[in-house]
Amino acid sequence: MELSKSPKKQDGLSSDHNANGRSEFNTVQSFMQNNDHRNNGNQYNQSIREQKRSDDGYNWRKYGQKQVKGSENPRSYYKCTYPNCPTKKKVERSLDGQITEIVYKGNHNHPKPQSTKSSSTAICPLWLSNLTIHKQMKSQIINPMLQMA
DNA sequence: GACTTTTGACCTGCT
DNA sequence: TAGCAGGTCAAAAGT
Ligand SMILES: [Zn+2]
Repeated sequence: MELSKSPKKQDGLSSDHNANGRSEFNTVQSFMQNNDHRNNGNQYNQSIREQKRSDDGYNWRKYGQKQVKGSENPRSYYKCTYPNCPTKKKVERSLDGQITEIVYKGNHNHPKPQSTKSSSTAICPLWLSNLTIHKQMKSQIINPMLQMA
């Protein structure tokens, strides 16, 4: 696809822009930072063990990374490795490795892989995307936002 | 050897 | 219109 490289390079920065008008992504803005992993070892203990790969148990493949203007941290683009899953997600991490922003797009059409541990929380019906933890964020961020709108 | 990550280039939408 | 910024692709490198 890439033949003669034209003088088209423009991957820098110029003015600050707020490109948030489109994209049907579900914004999950830094809700983990507030709770952090060192909360107190509540329910995170078990979750951390599975976070070795990605975050929520699904398999993601990174297909891009960009430095957005509004943020200082680079934004990574992931896509679900499942054959038919159109789910994508954008992850913005700080230098500390902390997620400053997670944005999901689409829904999974398959159960979580790696069911070596019996059943656990196999959200079969409806595939709440990854609303497992987002539920908290939803009531804390989305809800107030909806009310404001 | 297969799969994932990295990274530069390209495409598209918006102002 | 052109330029900018976000999003995606694909080849190469790494695990
Ligand atoms: Zn999926």
